[in-house]
Amino acid sequence: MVNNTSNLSTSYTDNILKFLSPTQLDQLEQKQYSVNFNKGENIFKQGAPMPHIIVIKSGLAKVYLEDGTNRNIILRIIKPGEIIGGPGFFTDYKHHFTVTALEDTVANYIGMDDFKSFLMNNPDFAIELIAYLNKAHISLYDKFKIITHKHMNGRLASTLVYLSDSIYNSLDFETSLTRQDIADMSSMTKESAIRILKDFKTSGIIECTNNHFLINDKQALLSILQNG
Amino acid sequence: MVNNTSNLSTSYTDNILKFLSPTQLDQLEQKQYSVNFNKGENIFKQGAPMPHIIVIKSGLAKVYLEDGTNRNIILRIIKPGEIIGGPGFFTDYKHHFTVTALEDTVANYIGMDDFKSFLMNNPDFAIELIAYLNKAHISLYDKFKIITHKHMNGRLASTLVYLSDSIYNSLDFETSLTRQDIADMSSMTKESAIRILKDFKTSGIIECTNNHFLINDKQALLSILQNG
DNA sequence: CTTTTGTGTTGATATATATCAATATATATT
DNA sequence: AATATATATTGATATATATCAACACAAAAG
Repeated sequence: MVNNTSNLSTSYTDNILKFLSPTQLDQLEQKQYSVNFNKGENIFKQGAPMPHIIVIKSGLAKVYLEDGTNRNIILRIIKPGEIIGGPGFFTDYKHHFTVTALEDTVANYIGMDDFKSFLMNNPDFAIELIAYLNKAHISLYDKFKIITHKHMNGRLASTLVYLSDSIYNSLDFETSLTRQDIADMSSMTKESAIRILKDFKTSGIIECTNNHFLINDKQALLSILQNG
Repeated sequence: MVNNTSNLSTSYTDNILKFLSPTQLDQLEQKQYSVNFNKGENIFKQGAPMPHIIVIKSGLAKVYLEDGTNRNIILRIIKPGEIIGGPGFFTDYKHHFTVTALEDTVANYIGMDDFKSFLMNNPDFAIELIAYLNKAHISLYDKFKIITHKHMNGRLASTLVYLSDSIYNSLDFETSLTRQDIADMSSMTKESAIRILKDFKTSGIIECTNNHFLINDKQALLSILQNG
């Protein structure tokens, strides 16, 4: 028997740039530049070359896998302060997922060469990056378990707990995610997601109208996640 | 539209220890020790502390996630030469998957402190490790796409291609994997796996009796992977 | 050599989930 | 305000897949 309480999409990092030396942070300040994205715009596309590491300064974005079908797999939501590199660095230097702004978003760009030099010259930073990658890896394993062995109710409960705990930090939140997005986070169709939201509503576990969500009975959600 | 031809479980690495300096390799030689495992024995268990990095010297092993149900998720098969660390290092120093010998297997143990000192003193090795972790990450993304958006035929085809291409390097192989293992690699029940194997057999795509597999029409498998 | 135990196989059935189609509601545009 | 467009909702139906049960076969144990 094994631990089994993790979320479908855990927020697995704060900004690891805090592990840079003061000199490196100075260097970063001078060289990075920022770009504004409107709601709905792609910040970068899966398959495209990856000449930069990006840090979200404000706004909110979704990270998802495209696989040629019309359905996407949303891996996680990124909040301000988070770095987005992706597994492309030191491998093929391509993006392996697409990132789209859910709200108006400001992103800072860090050149790949700068980033690499930080790594080479600062072993502690390298170790923190490895730790960061490993945490991302662990959260993927958790997602795997939930997606392959949990039914829809459990998967949707997991998404709601993730949004509440890791993104909005409240039981009561307005979201810019569509029902389709919530479905893409939970590996189901939007019709199924809507039906389950309705069930949760009827049972009194949550309230939701349009973009407003209120979790009345978090314990019930956790129990559905656990058993469903 | 995005690339979509990857395997369900890609072998994503050769031994990254070759990037150690000669001195470090010497040091490693002297300090590492090896252990024999019989077929069926656990090499390590998910949740257990991780005081060592392990390298498989001979034999074959399966890496899988346990999630409290009686079904497992086989992530990949490990061949001789491959390192097994797992995402525990620099995080919680626990194993996040279980590894079990499929055949009699010899494993070498490398102390965590030694491994860490290699990293701190050899930036190139650190970068190779990051590359290795990223490749593992990419292969997990691929597995995600297949599991969430492919039907059973495609998932089983993917497993067969993986075994042929990445593990046995032949269209014709004897395997120590059970039908249950093949099912666990393909995210389905063993009954479903058996039925699909039978379908593939009837269509002339493969031959299989007991532990012997022969892929007659690899193109057909690839096409099922792509479209099914 | 027989018994036991694990693995493989097949069929019948139940269930979870997707698909399709119709309608409602909200958001954007003119 | 009126129209167009995207998103949300609901119901009916089809389909993929799991579950259950029975049996066959092979490997291991006595």
